[in-house]
Amino acid sequence: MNTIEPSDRIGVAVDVVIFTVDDGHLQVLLSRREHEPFEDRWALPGGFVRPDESADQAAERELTAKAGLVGVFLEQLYTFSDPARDPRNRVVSVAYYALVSRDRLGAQAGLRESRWFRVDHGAGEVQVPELGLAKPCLAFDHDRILEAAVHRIQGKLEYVPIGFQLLPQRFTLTEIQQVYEAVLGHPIDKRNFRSKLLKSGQVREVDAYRTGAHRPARLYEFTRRTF
Amino acid sequence: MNTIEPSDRIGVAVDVVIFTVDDGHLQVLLSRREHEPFEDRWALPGGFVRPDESADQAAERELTAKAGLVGVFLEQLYTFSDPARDPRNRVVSVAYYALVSRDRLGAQAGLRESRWFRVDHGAGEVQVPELGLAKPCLAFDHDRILEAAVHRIQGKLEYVPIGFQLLPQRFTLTEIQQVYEAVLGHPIDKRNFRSKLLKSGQVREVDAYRTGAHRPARLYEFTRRTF
DNA sequence: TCGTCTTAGTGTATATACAACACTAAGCAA
DNA sequence: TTGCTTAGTGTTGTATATACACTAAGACGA
Repeated sequence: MNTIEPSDRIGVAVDVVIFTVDDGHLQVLLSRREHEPFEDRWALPGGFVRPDESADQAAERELTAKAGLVGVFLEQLYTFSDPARDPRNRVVSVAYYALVSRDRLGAQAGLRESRWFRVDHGAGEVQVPELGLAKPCLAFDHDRILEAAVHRIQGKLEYVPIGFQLLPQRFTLTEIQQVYEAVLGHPIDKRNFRSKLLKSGQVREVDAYRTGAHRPARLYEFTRRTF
Repeated sequence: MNTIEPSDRIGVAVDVVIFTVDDGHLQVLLSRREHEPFEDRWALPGGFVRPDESADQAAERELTAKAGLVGVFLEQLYTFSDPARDPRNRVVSVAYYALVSRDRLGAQAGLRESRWFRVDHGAGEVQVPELGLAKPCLAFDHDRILEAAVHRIQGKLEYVPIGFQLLPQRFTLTEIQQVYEAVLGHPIDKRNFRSKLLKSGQVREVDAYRTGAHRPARLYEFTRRTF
């Protein structure tokens, strides 16, 4: 225990659950595996931690490499370490989750074989239907990781202002309500939601309106903008 | 990225923040390091994850080896992965925290060079005074880990019934209030605390009293006993 | 230009949770 | 029996959460 034996060394990887909300639904970015094990199966973007970087840095690097994203909200989720989670080598995975707004997703999200999947979460279990297809089983233990990530953001949304990470800088109150409904998976009363949000001071109205097909909606922005 | 290179392998360790409440104070078990680096400095109990075990299992093993504890509350906290956190080798540490009641601590807690330290947490920073001695700087990044652990249990205590883990099976309402006060670091109103706890249904009264120097106090037990 | 459609926007009443606060009860010991 | 110490108990005001329905504004087509 005093010195590190070669047998004590283990592969350390990061896997990143990248969430966005689009079309009124929580969505997750998955990429298709190009190699064994689990070749051709869908998996969370991830990769090994390099000798000279922290897991946080590795997760940021993955975010840029796999989704072209820089400076988005990123937090550590949990570390998965079952010795059998990778059928070939011992790999411990430090899982992260990221929140991105649609407007930050350019063409870059089409990198490699990756795409967005809706996350359907009725009451407990998490499903990822691809336009009505049956729930795909993800590679490794990534179903568990995804489930843990959904559970985390649901719990966190209720008392930490992270919903803004899933929206452009300016948004309407209806848009942010739809984010909450998509993440939590249940409808919310419009008047209560608005009065509570405004009273909390998290949000500030701006002198602009979202114009479109119907009555224009006032725009708001997050008060403490994460820089 | 397809295969694991030797350079991708990293030492993976667990460190366990073992808490108890005694004498009205939150206490943490530290052990004195017997080897370099940080020889003779106080540190959290910990060790390397073996090739055939999960980090959870390694943390349980540490708990038994260093403190003689079996079957106590144990949860993963966070993974610390700064490349420079160990000055000699690259080691990633998966930190855990454990909650133990005094009555589970027998002579075993005197194993090796280890002892309990009070955790003083005014408003933010965490100090570990040894009977009035200046705050010892722990080895590695263990000050940060301890701070994160205190923050976690404070947050969790407010909405998850984990306080019972720090008490014997039967306890008085004054005892559990003292646990809350020790963890949160501030006094709590007796009547409000009692009525809220009883209304929550977490606790059930027992037909027994703690007898002692003064008026006997009714004993209670946790409703959903973790088996 | 008028009517219809769709989304935006607003207030009140009720129930529940939280916070502040002080005295009596029971046992022990001198 | 008196004094000391800890156990035990309710009410009131305030804040917060919930349930609930109509009017306002613009777009579009007849």
